[in-house]
Amino acid sequence: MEERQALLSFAALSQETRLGIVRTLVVAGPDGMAAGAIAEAMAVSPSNVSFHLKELERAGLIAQRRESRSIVYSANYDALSGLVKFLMEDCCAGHARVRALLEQDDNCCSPSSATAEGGNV
Amino acid sequence: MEERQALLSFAALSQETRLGIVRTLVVAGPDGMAAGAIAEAMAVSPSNVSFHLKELERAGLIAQRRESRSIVYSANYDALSGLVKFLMEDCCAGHARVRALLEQDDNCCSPSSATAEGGNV
DNA sequence: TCCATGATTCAATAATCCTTGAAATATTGA
DNA sequence: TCAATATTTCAAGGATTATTGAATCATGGA
Repeated sequence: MEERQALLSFAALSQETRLGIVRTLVVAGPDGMAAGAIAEAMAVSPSNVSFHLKELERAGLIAQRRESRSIVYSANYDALSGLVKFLMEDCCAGHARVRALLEQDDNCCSPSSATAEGGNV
Repeated sequence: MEERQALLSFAALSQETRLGIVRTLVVAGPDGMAAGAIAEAMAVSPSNVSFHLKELERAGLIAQRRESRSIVYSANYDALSGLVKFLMEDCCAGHARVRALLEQDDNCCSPSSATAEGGNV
């Protein structure tokens, strides 16, 4: 993921309503949700949800498709995992310190490389 | 990490200069860098860097300490890994789809749980 | 104490973002 | 074609954020 894309994504996720939309769409799965349903779930006006959806799409975090009268939005899982990766690798420089802290209670990775590079905090 | 903290962190990282500062401080390590050195590295004015440093501190992403005449800033590795974790677990609902995509080229985790929960994309 | 250094705070301006409600667009069914 | 539904676009406002330069504060050395 390029920096420009990451900046847009961070900006998109820094707004309460938009973060809520992303969460809702991630849970909704690839089938997605119609704009109206999202507006209802978030308790915001149609025009307001439309504004935020456009912002999220501009950042590439969601995708839209028309389905009859509705416009259905769904999470872009590639973009989301790309952002996680950017945060870990580019932004945090794949830093041993961050990795180690992540592995502490994540216990998803082999613990061997955890404190190898620099445990001097 | 709480949502409020995550929102502040995303907002902090959504600005080019601030993202650059975080990157620089992560690379600099726990010893950190003086405000003036950061300003020089980022090529921005002292007052401007001060503004952005305060913003990053408000988000909890960096810490400051006085060292003689200088004020030295350093990355908060706990906060950074907390944000990565928030993005993966809270925001992306620890979703199988995101995990799977991360593991594809990360090959850091055991591949067993990758497509277990929902491989219907 | 006085001066130089390193940094922050302040005020003003410009730019961006969020919200609202009204108007416009696209789709479907009668 | 007409009306209803689903959504977007637009314009206006208020709020927040970014930048700049001048003024202020804190520290250390002469």
